[in-house]
Amino acid sequence: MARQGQVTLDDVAASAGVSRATASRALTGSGPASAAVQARVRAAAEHLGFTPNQAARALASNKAHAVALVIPEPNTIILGDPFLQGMIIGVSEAFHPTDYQVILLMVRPDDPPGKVLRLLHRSFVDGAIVVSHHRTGVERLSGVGVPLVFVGRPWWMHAEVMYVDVANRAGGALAARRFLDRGASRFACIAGPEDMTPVRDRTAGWRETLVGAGYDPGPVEHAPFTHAGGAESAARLVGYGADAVFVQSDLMAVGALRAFTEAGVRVGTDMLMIGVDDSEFARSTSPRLTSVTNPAADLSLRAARMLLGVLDFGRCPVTPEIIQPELVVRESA
Amino acid sequence: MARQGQVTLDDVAASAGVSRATASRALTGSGPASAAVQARVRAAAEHLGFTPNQAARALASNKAHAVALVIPEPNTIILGDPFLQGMIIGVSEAFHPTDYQVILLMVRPDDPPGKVLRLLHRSFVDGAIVVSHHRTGVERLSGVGVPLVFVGRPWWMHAEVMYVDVANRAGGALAARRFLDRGASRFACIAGPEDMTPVRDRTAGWRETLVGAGYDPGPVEHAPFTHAGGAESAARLVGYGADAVFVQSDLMAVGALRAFTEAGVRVGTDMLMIGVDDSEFARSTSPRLTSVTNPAADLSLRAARMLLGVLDFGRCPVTPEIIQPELVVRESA
DNA sequence: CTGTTAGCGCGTTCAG
DNA sequence: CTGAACGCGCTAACAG
Repeated sequence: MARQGQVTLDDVAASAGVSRATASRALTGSGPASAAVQARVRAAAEHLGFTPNQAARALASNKAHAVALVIPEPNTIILGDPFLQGMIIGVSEAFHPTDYQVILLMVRPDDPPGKVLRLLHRSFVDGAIVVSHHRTGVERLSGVGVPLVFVGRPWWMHAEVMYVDVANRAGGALAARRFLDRGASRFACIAGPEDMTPVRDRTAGWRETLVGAGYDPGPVEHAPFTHAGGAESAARLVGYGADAVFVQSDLMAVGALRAFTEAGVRVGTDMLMIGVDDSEFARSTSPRLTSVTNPAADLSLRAARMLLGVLDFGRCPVTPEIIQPELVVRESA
Repeated sequence: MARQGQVTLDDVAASAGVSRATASRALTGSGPASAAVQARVRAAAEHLGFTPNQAARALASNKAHAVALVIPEPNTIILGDPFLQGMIIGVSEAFHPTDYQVILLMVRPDDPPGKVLRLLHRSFVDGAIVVSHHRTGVERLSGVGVPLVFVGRPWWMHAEVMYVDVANRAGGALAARRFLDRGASRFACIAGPEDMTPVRDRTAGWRETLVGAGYDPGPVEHAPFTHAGGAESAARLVGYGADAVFVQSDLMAVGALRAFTEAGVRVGTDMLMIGVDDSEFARSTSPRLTSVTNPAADLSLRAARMLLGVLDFGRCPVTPEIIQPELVVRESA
C-alpha cells in the first residue's frame, strides 16, 4: 500500500530518458542542464504529477525550506490575544516572499517536550521563531540544531539564541510616569504570568519609577493574559482603592475595566487605567484605553529578518534588536 | 558546518555499546530489547541530548507522526472567524492525546501551489484536514499521497478524499422556515463567497423553501466571510426593504446589523435577521442574534476521528458524516 | 534478544 | 553537459 501514489525522481528521469542526477539538476536548477533536457524533464515531472519527497530532500541537502513559529500557549489564548495574532500574521507575512513555509506549532503546556523537539530538528525546519515563552517548558529548546529567534528576552542565553524585544522596562516606566503626571497617588498593577520576561521587565520599570518618585508601587496581581485573568485580578483589587492601574495587556484591561465598572468604580474618573498592546481593544472600550505600544508587526518583521539573515546569509551571531515602546494617550488616562 | 550539533543514533549506540538497530528498538519500542539495554540506551540518548532526525525517520518508516490542518484563507480571516478558530482548537484538541503533531498550514491565495503541496507529501505529514476550501486553489490537492479529510463537501471527489459536513441545505431551509413562521414576506440573503460549497448549499435550501412557499427568494449578496463583507452587503440591500435577512455567518451578521442600524433599520422589529455559527458574536449583539448552528467543535472532532481511523486502523473508504444544524432562537428573529 | 544488511528518495560529489 | 556512485540518518527485514 505504501508505494502507490509515490512518484519518484527516478520515474521522472526514466520518463524523460535521462539519469536521476540530471533530472534533479533540471528541476532544482542546482547544476548545469541543457535547455532541451530541462524542458523534457519539467514536462515529465508535470505529467506524472511528481512532488519531491520533502523528507528525502531535507535529508540529502540538510535544508527543509520551512521555519516554525512556536507559541507555547493553549490555543484558546493564542487565538484570543491580539499580540499573538499580530505575531502570526506578521511572521507569515514576512516569510511569504521567501521560499520558506511557515509552520505554526502550538505547543500545549502539558505536551511532552519531545513532541515539539523532534519537529524543531534540522531537516524538518531550518529555524524557528519562539513567541510567548515561559520560564519552563522550552528549556530543552537549547541544543536543538536550528537557529532560534525569540520574541521577548529569553530566560537563558545560548549560542543559537537570538532575540528581539520591546524595551519593556521603559514601557512600565512610561505608564508610571503618565500616572504621576496625572497626579495619581495610589497604584496597582495587573501583570501577566510571572514566568515571562516581558512581565518582569515591565513590572520592574513600573516599580522603579514609582519608588524613585517616593511612592508605594502597590500590589502586583499576576494572572494569565486573558479577559478573565484581567477581570479576576481587578476583582481582587477593588478593595485596595487604587486610583491608577497599569494593566499589562489590552485584553486583560478589557476584563479589568468591566470588573471595575461593575464594582462601581468609574474608570477614567475615579481611576486611571493604562493597557499594553495598543490593539483594537484599546480603541473599542468605553472610555477608550490609553495603552503602551507592543508592536507585533514590527517585532515579527525584525524577528523574521533576523532569522533569514542567519539562514540565507550566515549572519551570526546577531545582536538583539530592542524597540522603544510609546504611550498612546486616550480617555482612560 | 552541518555536522556539528547533530547527535546521531550511531553516537548513542556507540556510547551505549550496542548496535544502531538495537538502539533504535530500545528508543522506539518497535522491537524486543532487554530492560538493561533499554535503560543504557535511554541514558546515553538523554546524556548526549539525542533527538531523532525526523526526516530520516519519516523516510525510513514512511510515517511522519504529524497531520496538517490546511486553511486556504488569508490569515486575517483565519484569526478573526469564530468558526475557523473553533476548527483550529477542535482539531488540535482531538489530536492531542495521540502522538500526531498538528501543523497549521495557512495557505495564502497567492501562494504558488507547490509551496504547500510539497508539504502535504507523505513523510512530512501522514494526512491532512482541509477547511474552508474554495473551488479553485486546492485542485492539485488530489493526487497528494496522503489521506485528506475535508470539512465541508469538496468540489470534486477522489479516492483519497473523505469529508464531514453540516446539512447546509437543511440549515438554509431552517432559516427560511423561521422567517415564514414569523410572517415575513420580503427576503434577502447575505451569503459568503460563491465558490464554497456550504454557501451554495445553504443558499439552495433557503431558495427552495421560499419558492416552495410561493415567495420570491429575493437578492443574494456574495461577500467574504468578514465583518466588512457583511456591512457592505447590507449597505447594498438597504434600498431593497427586506423584512427578513439570512446572513451566512455571525461575523458578517455583526457587520450587517451595524450597517442596517446605521441606516435606520431596526433589526428585530422592522427586519428579522438570522445568522450562522451560533458563536459568541450571536450572543453579544443587540438585539441578540438568532443563529443556525455550525458546530465547529463537533465537525473538527469527527474529521479528526475520521482521519485517525484511516491512519491508525486502515479504515477506508469512509462514508461522509453529516451533522444536522439547529436553529437557536434569540431576539433578532 | 541482538547485530548485519538493505534500502527509504534525494542531492551531490566525482569521472567521462 | 551528463551519468555512476556514494551518503544523509534512520527503520525494517533478515540471520545468529
